[in-house]
Amino acid sequence: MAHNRTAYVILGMLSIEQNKSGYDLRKAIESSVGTFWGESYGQIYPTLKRLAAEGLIVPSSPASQPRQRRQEYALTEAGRACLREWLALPFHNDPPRNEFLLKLFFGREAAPGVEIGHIRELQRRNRRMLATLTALESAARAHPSQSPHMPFWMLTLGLGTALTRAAIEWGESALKQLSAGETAETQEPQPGEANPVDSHG
Amino acid sequence: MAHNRTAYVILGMLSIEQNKSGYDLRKAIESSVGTFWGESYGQIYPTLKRLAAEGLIVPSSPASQPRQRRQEYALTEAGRACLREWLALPFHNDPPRNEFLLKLFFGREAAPGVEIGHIRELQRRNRRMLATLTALESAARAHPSQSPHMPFWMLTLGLGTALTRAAIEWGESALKQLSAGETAETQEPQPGEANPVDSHG
DNA sequence: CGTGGCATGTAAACGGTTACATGATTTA
DNA sequence: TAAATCATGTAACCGTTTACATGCCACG
Repeated sequence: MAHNRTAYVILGMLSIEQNKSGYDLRKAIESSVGTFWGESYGQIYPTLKRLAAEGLIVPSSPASQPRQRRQEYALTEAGRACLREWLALPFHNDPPRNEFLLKLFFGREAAPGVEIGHIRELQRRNRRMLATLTALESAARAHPSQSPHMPFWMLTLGLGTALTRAAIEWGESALKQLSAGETAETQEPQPGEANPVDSHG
Repeated sequence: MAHNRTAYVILGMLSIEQNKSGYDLRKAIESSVGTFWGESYGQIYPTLKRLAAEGLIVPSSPASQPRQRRQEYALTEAGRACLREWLALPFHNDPPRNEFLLKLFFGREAAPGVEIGHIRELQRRNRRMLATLTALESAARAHPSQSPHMPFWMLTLGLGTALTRAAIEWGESALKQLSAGETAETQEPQPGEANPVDSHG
């Protein structure tokens, strides 16, 4: 009765829209929760089998006779109950692993310019992320479906944009600090005092 | 020549302070990069052996004769070079997996109050995190060592606090929205229009 | 008819955590 | 001398990714 989290993404996705194949599910996951959750086929297909064996989902419609052509699944009541149960359980953050921050932490050991490069790269990724998120947000606002899912979806988008914006702001200030520090270091040993954090115009 | 990331945390930690045992390393990791990186003994001890076999670190001092008593290690020049190389490589964010957001995304299926509970729990964790980070920050400012590591360490702290603060702000507004939505839902079907996002005091 | 994309699946490897076993040292 | 904790290590397991194999189908 213990399930890995892949099982719950699948149940959740099927709770939103029935009759999806493994292929569909992967696409759906990627395009909806893709910014904060990922799944691979190697995880999805075996899990589908298991969920079906346990009766939490059932094979539905086009299991067309030829040896192999898209098998769709639908959520059963047992599956829905299982999903609800899991939703009510306290969430669990998996052990933190931020390679960017790790490299920044050891920045003293890096060649000059390396960390600045990393931060610039982070800025690029975050700006792309922000573009993605705001695109989703405005798309949602554009044709305002009255889907009961919307409030929750907008909240997830909201946290995403808030975090990304905060990271970008930090990046700007960090770049200023590091550039200042680097030129100062190569020019003069040290003045009596330094307080580089106050102009972020 | 391929290393897992555990190897680099170890090299990094030894680049900051030599002569650490596996036990020391774990404590050091926990108390310095612990908020964004974790390691377990099961990963540390085998990696130490491997790094020593490859000459990136060397056993140093107290390998006292009795069968087993703390074995310390020190970084070699080869080890330092290896660390530098890795630092210069582009960082790689591992696949996103945020269980909180996943549960929030499927919130429509959850019993009433469940998501509010999750957000409150998130707020608790984030406030604790913020306390930890600001404590570290003020401790650093208190006795301002001129360690060349400090600028980088402060930057990592800065991103942590920025992200945490942003998350907390989001949480406050999210709680208001959800509470409003929930009471509205149980009282009247729907008014002509709703624009719940503009007062976040 | 051939190519490219749709679709399903599996085997192997990997990185990592957990739980456990063991003993040495400190302290009360 | 008993309890706590310092310290090292290993075996088993787990979830996940990667790479690969396969075959169907639509389109040019």
